[in-house]
Amino acid sequence: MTRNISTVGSSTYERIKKDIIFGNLAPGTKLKLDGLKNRYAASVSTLRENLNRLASDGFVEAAEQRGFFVTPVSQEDLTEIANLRILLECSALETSIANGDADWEGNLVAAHHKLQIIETKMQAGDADQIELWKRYDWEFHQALIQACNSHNLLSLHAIIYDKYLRYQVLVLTNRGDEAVAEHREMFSAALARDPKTAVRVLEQHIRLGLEHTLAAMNTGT
Amino acid sequence: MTRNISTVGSSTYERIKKDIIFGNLAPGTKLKLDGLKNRYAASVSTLRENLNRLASDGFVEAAEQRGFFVTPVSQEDLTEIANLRILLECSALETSIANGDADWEGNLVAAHHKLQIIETKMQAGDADQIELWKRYDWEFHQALIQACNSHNLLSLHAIIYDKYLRYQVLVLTNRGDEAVAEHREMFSAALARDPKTAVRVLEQHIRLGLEHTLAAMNTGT
DNA sequence: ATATGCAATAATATATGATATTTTTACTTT
DNA sequence: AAAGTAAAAATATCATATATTATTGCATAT
Repeated sequence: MTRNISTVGSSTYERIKKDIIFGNLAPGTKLKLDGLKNRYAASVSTLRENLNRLASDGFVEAAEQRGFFVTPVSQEDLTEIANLRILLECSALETSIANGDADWEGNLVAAHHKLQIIETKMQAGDADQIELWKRYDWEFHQALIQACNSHNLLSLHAIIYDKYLRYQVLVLTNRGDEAVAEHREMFSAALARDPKTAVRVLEQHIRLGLEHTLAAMNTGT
Repeated sequence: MTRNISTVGSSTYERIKKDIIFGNLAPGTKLKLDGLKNRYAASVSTLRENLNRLASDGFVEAAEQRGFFVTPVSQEDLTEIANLRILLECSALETSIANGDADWEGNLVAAHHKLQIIETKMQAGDADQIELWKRYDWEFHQALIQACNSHNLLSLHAIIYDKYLRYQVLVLTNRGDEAVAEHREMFSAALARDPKTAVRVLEQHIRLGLEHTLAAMNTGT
């Protein structure tokens, strides 16, 4: 929600959140204050403040009188998250295509270009770029909907995207070529101001990703 | 998100939130820790925890190094909130009507009945029941979408509903008869398992409410 | 062995006071 | 009226203290 780069507390927030999304703090883990104190070099008060924020966002669960836990994962939860992402992102995409100006287009072209570069590398077998790929994927999807004219919608979407991302990281398998093609289709449709196609492809993009991840969760556990 | 009735801290959270929604803490107000300490009889640590949660929810704004403020209001923000409510609530309503079982129906009948009672009283001029009316309105709208099978969607909706409610309270004028009729229509359509009608009426219900509130904001300021 | 109950331990929730840093306010000078 | 500066207020962060609540381990009874 707020972009705080400076303050100590907010950087702790970002670090814990990142550790949850990228699985360094596994789902269900008990978050003992004492342990976190060492790990993040922050005081209990600061930690509790940030854990409360994360609890509001849904990355952490605050149990009555028993402290904090990393929010567990489940196939049902993932399905809910994916459906919410479809709902929010498709709606935003439609509006964004209708309203986007030259700035929006320029930003989108740049974002897609960067994503394409990294995707080409990964298709060539360069697998250790995942971290960077995730970032460019995010920037591309964000660029698409940036002109939707709703701060509220954008910030809800950002959180849902991150929750979805956690599941992707969890199973650590990518769909590869298919997804690359979908990105290109969305990109073209957006520039061509064809909301119908763009939204259709986006919905499929997420739905296929969901199925892919659900399948991977089944074999995994 | 979490339903904590017991703990001291969580009750503080609820109280501050309520004060913001019902205008006892006006939009834009600086929330000085020292002042809040007296008002809510809680320590700084506890207060900061809850202000952080409220900031995540969007009821409070956390300014870099300058403390907390009640989130300001604006016509643009209200429009965004209303559109989001339409998006979330209509989607949930459709699914809920498709999935609702006997429990869902029973609960819905009860909620509508209670709402009707209070609405009849208010139409007869009993204006000081507003607080109760708001509660029953919430319970009715919640009952409608309860069977949507998505905890994530329900909790997002709850927050958006509250943000919308703040604007309604802000202008303190109700649409009266019109809204009563819309409630009845939604209720019948839901029981008749007619999602199309239900969704259409709900969207109009919110859209008319938005226009009503926007108009009132114009004359007010 | 399994279950029950209780004491010991650990962890949380909350409060208080202390410090460094940053904002805001008030005052002085130009 | 504008600009600059000193004083006061407020925030962010931490360390520490206490009461309450959970958890664990062990002894006793079934």
